[in-house]
Amino acid sequence: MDYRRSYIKQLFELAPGTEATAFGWVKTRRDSKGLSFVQLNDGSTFKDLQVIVDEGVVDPELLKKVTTGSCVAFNGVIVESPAAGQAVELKASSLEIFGEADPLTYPLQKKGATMEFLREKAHLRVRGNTFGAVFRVRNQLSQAVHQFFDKRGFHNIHTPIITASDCEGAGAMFQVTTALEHGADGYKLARKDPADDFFGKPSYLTVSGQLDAETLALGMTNVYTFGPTFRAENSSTSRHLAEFWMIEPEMAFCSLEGNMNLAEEFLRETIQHALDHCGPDLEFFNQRIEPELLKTLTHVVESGFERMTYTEAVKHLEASDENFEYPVSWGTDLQSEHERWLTEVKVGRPVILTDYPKEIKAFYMRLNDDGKTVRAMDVLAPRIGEIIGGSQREERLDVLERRILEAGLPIDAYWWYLDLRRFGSVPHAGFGLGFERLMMYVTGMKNIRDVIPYFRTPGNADF
RNA sequence: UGCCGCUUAGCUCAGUCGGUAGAGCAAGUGACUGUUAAUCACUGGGUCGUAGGUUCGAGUCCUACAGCGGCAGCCA
Repeated sequence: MDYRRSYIKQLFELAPGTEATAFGWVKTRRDSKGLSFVQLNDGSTFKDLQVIVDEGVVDPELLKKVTTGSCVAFNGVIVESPAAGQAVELKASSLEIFGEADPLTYPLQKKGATMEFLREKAHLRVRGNTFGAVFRVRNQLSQAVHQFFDKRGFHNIHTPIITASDCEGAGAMFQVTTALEHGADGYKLARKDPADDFFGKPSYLTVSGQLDAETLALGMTNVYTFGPTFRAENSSTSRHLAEFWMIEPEMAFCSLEGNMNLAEEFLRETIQHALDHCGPDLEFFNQRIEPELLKTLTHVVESGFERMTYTEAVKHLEASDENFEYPVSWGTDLQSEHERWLTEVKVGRPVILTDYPKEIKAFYMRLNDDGKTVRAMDVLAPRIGEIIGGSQREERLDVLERRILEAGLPIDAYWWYLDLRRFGSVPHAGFGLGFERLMMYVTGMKNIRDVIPYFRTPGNADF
């Protein structure tokens, strides 16, 4: 056995009459008088290979072991299919069983299961239509991300996953420590002083690579990170994970306008890549998961994003007849219901909001001349809400120092971040994009736990 | 973390007024010369989430806990 053999995807391309061997996992077997039909899939493509087993070709006792979930190989000949449903099929001449799957105990059945049930069987759900398609799209989108940035001369950089700077300010963090010992009677403090801990001070899993990415951008011009990110928020919603993958470009010599252009190009180009490379998978999502999917994806690729300032958005919201649960007024943060209304009702496509009040945004965002707003942007998309958050960064040392102090943050901890403004500072900008949010948008999947192989949420770290 | 909902067969769910449980699908067996979420017939399958409480009697009413889900906040 060797990895160099044909995938089922390739068998579909073979001319009728060609001898071939198909390896894969059985979706179903249907018996009829005189012949059996086996649906075989190896994850290489959405479509199953239909294998025809004429009566008497293989030992009936062996054929009985070809059940849903079993792993087998069929040797045979590719033939044109006499029935509708597939152009070609494999006419079997021999069968090898690699691993049986007892139908009495195999947890998955050939007919539909709920997403909630499949989450409990996350180690096996990839064998079904939905999750095979999800992870093929995930792969293609991941490739598209790197291609997108590579084409534009961005350098892929790897920022640390463990960080000792507790100054990132983007939500609750997971502490990394060797100061605790875990025994039968629970946790025990082995070292009391943080100075005695592994890194000599408190350390955490990263909540963002942005600050590190900024240091790389101020020297390599255009860079991006694409890696795991951790938030210890106790948030249990369909769009939050404790561990997720984030894409963070950072660009020197760049304003908020350039940042918006990149964000828009990014979404359009990666979605186009999925449309080009995941046709059958997206077709499936369109049929079974989200009926408007292909329409909206095509629409996004073809039309520009709407851009409006926070101030304009508040005016639109105040002028609408909608009965919002939370009132809107200038200076308050927009609620989910407001963001949804803007992108779904008011605009009907993705919208980029800019220039938020400084009080509701992070300290590092560049202060506008009005002294009240900052050069922030949020990209909102129908169905999923906020998909990108970014800003032009404050490059002026005195302004940045003032904003750190105003925010009540420990200015000493930012010595290296402030050094960027002391030595060779330049206007720069960047954004963060949750990869799983993009996945939700492209696949139409309703829950973020279903677009990552193994999800991490409060109370759940199985598999 | 707050609010709401759910928990009954392998899965998805019914279960009336409180009187010891039912369907579809799945699975097993058989039938059918081309099925494609195959079809048809038959068969087996249950400590009703856990622990208390009310009651002659609890799947059903009450309390607590657990798990899951939805929404909100936080954000990506």
